[in-house]
Amino acid sequence: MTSAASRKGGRARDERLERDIPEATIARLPVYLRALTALSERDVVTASSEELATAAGVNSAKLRKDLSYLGTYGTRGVGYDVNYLRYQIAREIGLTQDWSVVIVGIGNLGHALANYAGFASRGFQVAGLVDNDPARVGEKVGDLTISSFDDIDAIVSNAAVSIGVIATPASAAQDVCDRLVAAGVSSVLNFAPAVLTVPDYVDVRKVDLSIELQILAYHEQRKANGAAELRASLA
Amino acid sequence: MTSAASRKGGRARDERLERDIPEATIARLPVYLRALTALSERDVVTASSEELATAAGVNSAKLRKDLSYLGTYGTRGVGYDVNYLRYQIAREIGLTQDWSVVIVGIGNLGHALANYAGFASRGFQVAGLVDNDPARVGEKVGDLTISSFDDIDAIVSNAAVSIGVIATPASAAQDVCDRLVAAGVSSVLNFAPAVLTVPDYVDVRKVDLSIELQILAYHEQRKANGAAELRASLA
DNA sequence: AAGAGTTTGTGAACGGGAGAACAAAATCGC
DNA sequence: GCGATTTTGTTCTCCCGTTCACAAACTCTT
Ligand SMILES: NC(=O)c1ccc[n+]([C@@H]2O[C@H](COP(=O)([O-])OP(=O)(O)OC[C@H]3O[C@@H](n4cnc5c(N)ncnc54)[C@H](O)[C@@H]3O)[C@@H](O)[C@H]2O)c1
Ligand SMILES: NC(=O)c1ccc[n+]([C@@H]2O[C@H](COP(=O)([O-])OP(=O)(O)OC[C@H]3O[C@@H](n4cnc5c(N)ncnc54)[C@H](O)[C@@H]3O)[C@@H](O)[C@H]2O)c1
Repeated sequence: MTSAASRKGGRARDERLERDIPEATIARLPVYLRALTALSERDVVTASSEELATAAGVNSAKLRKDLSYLGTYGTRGVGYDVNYLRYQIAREIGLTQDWSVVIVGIGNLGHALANYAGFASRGFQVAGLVDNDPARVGEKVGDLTISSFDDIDAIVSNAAVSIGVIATPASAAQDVCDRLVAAGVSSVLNFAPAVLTVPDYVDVRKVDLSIELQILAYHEQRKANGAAELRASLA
Repeated sequence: MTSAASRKGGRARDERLERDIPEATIARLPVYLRALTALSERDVVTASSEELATAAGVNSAKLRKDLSYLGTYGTRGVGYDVNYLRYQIAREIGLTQDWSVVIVGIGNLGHALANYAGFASRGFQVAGLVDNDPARVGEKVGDLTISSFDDIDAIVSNAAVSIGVIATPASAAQDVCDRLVAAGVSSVLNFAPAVLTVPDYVDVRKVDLSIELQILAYHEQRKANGAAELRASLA
């Protein structure tokens, strides 16, 4: 990205906007944001990288390096101004604007998501709930009413939805995803245990409960084996 | 781990058991397993690394390397025997045995989890549902009845629970986690947006919806900026 | 039995991220 | 104003994971 610099009269940019930030850093920024919000609510004005890092559960060197990608928002010998840094991270992530979200598949999980207060509080507005089961259409969930899957295009364009959440069975996930993309959604959060294929410009993230459990199971098994071997070697 | 080899009479181990498998590989094994299960259900007997990789949404070289950590289960010129490989991966992850799970916090999300069929079908048995709200205790969810939080020790020891799932508000998460660990749980899956501190031997994994959304928002913003810059440069 | 064709398993090169360590920059005490 | 102290921003090194590329190993055909 050199467009700003290449534009006529573009002055040297000491701001670090649109420097490409490592994926790993981006994934941690929300954690920092949460820690900062917690500090702010306790009326803490300033925090050192050490304190922040502890609150976020990371190494302080890593935190400082992460923040350095955004700009130099700290003060040496002092630390970071909590509210200022919080704003800067929020701006970087794109949380100074609201994002509209549509949830597809209002079953067990979809209901929980639809009722989840943590969406709105972080700037994500649920603009629509969609299900293809005619028996479900019309049901009220919180403030919203479940719409037919056919209304998806209207919902996406009316509310400028850019993020779609898939909470349907795995068998329907790819179809649903295709429809979402066709409707104009360019980011997808997938709860179904399925591999989604999308065009390049679409981002997909998945949340997969059973993968997480299986990873834990692997480590449990190792611990159990280790303990068994230890007992055997002591015998 | 050299205990087996160092044990008296331990013969040379051509099996690759307890070779330490990279974390990144472990996280993908469940995906391969799912792909293999799908193939098996379609009565596919053999699959090449290329086919498997496509089904799992990864690069075939990566898949082969991942599988090579487990052993040499493929046949050159042919591919992998679907059922055989499936069994080997399941064994490696620890899915040849069942795992007992306790869910803490049966609110919106906890209900969805408790009703989730995907647990049992993958060898994870819900051994108990726990909530500290007296009004909730006694309520039936599926086959199970919600127990008081005080029963946690009994549940964990009776059912040999090793995995705890936290679905309480963030403010309660650390307390709940401490209680779980004290009761004997050594793996935790945390849905609450909170950083958990645990002893070394305890594994924690987190599922954080709002982090996922914020990561998507960041990329959405970048796409939007990119498009805006493109328009500006064309003007 | 040998050659052509496939596909695995892995060595090697590469890239990105983690952490240690330190110079630079700010504050504070006097 | 200046030295002591604190804490950031960044450089450097190391490690892990990804990908390429190819020899080895297997099947199939003739
Ligand atoms: N329930 C959980 O706790 C949980 C946990 C992890 C993952 N998941 C996954 O989330 C997904 C949903 O789980 P659930 O328990 O809510 O299932 P569910 O069966 O209760 O709900 C699925 C909903 O999707 C709707 N649906 C089906 N096909 C559709 C389509 N083509 N278009 C629109 N809507 C459609 C159904 O009508 C239903 O309402 C599944 O893929 C599941 O594996 C669920
Ligand atoms: N609902 C969602 O879709 C969703 C999505 C992502 C994350 N989360 C997170 O999951 C957690 C639960 O969300 P929810 O919507 O189900 O909330 P909820 O308020 O509906 O449920 C929380 C439950 O935990 C119980 N609880 C509170 N303190 C407890 C304690 N000390 N011991 C045992 N039980 C306790 C409450 O009685 C309640 O039943 C929250 O941290 C939330 O941020 C929820």
